[in-house]
Amino acid sequence: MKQKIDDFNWSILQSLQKNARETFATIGRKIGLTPPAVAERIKKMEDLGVISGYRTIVSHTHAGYQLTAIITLRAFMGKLKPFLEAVKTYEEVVNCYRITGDENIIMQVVLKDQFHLEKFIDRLIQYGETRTHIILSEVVSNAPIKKKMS
Amino acid sequence: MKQKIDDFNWSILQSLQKNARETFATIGRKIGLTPPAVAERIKKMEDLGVISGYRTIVSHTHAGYQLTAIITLRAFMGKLKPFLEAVKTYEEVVNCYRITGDENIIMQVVLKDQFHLEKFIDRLIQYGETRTHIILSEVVSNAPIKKKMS
DNA sequence: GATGAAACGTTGTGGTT
DNA sequence: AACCACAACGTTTCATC
Repeated sequence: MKQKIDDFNWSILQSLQKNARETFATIGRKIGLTPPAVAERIKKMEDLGVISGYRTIVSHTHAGYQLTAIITLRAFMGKLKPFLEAVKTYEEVVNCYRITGDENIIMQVVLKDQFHLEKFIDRLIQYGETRTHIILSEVVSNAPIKKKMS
Repeated sequence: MKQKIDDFNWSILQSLQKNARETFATIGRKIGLTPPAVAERIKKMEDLGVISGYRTIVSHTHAGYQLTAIITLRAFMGKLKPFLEAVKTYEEVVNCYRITGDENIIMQVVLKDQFHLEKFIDRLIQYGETRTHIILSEVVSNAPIKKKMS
């Protein structure tokens, strides 16, 4: 941890994680600070990198992506670097992580249908062996980070 | 897809996915609509479930969580249902999905350190066999959903 | 951090196509 | 049904303390 987050800032983060569009004024009313004080604290957390962005969650299915999958990749020798460049251009990939273990890469992808999934996997096979898991349901989705007890 | 998203709404979603705090006025200027028109379209997409929320991304490391891990769970017989209840109470779990394949569950967890990870895995072993992958780096993180070509 | 004022954004009404 | 115009209200953003 680069810097301590105080209780006011944790309250602000709690509000903003639940609803990123909450106004400075509303947050200020909840925690007992004036709007400029809230604005300044948020600005500082953005500058420090504590807050790295504000995202809108769009329903995959409403957007026409009927399928969400987790795909792991075990890259062939010399194929990891090329893959890491290519993956940034894949519009289907919403999250991609390098991980420890015999599979190097895990990614979450959104797809129109099974045919789309098949074509997507075909694009991956040049980089390594893949394993695919279809997501059946979201049990926990983007849960807010809590203040850690220490 | 329950309903067609037109080009104006795709532009709005594009803006809001990049920055959920963008104002109706700013979005309107970019796409050539008045603020009330933008507000009404966003309200309707919220009501239809196209937009399911607005989240602030908080840096795990700045929040004191030095470790992020992907853990898969292969639930013991009769232990999946109890786990699905328990997981909602685990503050470490930021995402959890039911998936196809011999592992039933995949989750993303944030942890203070290796000791915290060890204690967390201990809490899981009553429900099934686990496999843990430490996240080394985020290659793609919360990429916006694009209009699908059809 | 607070206050106060000016600039800006939001939200409701009414009217147009 | 979707949009615009306008006005009242709330919010943000400065300055200053």
